[in-house]
Amino acid sequence: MKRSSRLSLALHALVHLHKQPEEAITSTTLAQCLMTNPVVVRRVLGTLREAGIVAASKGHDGGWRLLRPAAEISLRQVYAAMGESLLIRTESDPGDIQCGIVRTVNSVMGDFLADAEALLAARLERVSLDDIARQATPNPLHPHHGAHHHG
Amino acid sequence: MKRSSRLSLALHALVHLHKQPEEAITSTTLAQCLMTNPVVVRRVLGTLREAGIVAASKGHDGGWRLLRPAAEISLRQVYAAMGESLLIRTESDPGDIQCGIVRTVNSVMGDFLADAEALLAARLERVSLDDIARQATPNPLHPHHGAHHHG
DNA sequence: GTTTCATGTAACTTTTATTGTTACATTGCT
DNA sequence: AGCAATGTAACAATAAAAGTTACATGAAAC
Repeated sequence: MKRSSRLSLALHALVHLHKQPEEAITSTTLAQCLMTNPVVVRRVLGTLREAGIVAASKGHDGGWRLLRPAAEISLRQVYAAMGESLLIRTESDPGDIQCGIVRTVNSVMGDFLADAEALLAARLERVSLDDIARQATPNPLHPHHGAHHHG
Repeated sequence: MKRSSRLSLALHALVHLHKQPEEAITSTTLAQCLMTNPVVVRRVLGTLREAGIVAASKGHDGGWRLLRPAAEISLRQVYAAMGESLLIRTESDPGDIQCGIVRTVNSVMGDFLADAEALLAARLERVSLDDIARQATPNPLHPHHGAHHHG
């Protein structure tokens, strides 16, 4: 896996969990689907566990399960849980504070990014895990790939 | 400078150019203001030159100038010129294509990010370089830091 | 109770992207 | 000619993310 955000990974894993609600799925199995390492899976799902989205059980037949129905899990919750920003963090250089222009640019950029972040979150709220899962089921070979419903 | 996006750097430089329209400013001078290297400045302003936003002149009294009035330079233009995305690029792993879920997740994420990108661009369109410069001028020591006009 | 299978987590290595730096060719002005 | 600037290539340093190894912990099966 190269440089893809943990958010996609989390969503992918969650859809798998949703599609197989009968039994818990192990990190190793998920890692094969996601083409990554079991430890990476645990890291990602671990943060989702802290957010109350999934639960892990140890021992025999242990593994991961969803804690809530997929229709009640919004992408926003997953997004928030991951603590990730879809936006690039444009750190302000500490040495520049002497220059008023830097402060202004940083301030404008910061305000803008905060606004944008809220906007993105509002949009993510409208998509649920179930929405994604339903898109994945019907035609796995001919995805529409256009105009979905999140606009 | 650590890990800040080239966009902030570009804006900072542009404001400086705007505030000193009389004479061209050299990469070295700008580098001191931006606390970075002259070559980095050239790299950043070079892309803005290709976009027709600034011009560089060589030789004596050479340096950088704005090509258009600051009121006609929108942050969107700068943003587009930099070819940067404010959004994190969540690359889809090439090996995952066999799994329908990955395709769906990637598709949903891709659509979402494209939408979001357009949304951000639309907002950036409404802020001009002059807007930023005017905010920087009046009170360099007591920036309001809240509720600006870009919402 | 011991074995087995799973998570939880720490520590380290590898990889990738960005930035910083050096060096030098090119161009324009005096 | 000579200076002063950009333009650009090549390389080093830095930082962030992901991959990996190793092992402790806990729960179920035998």
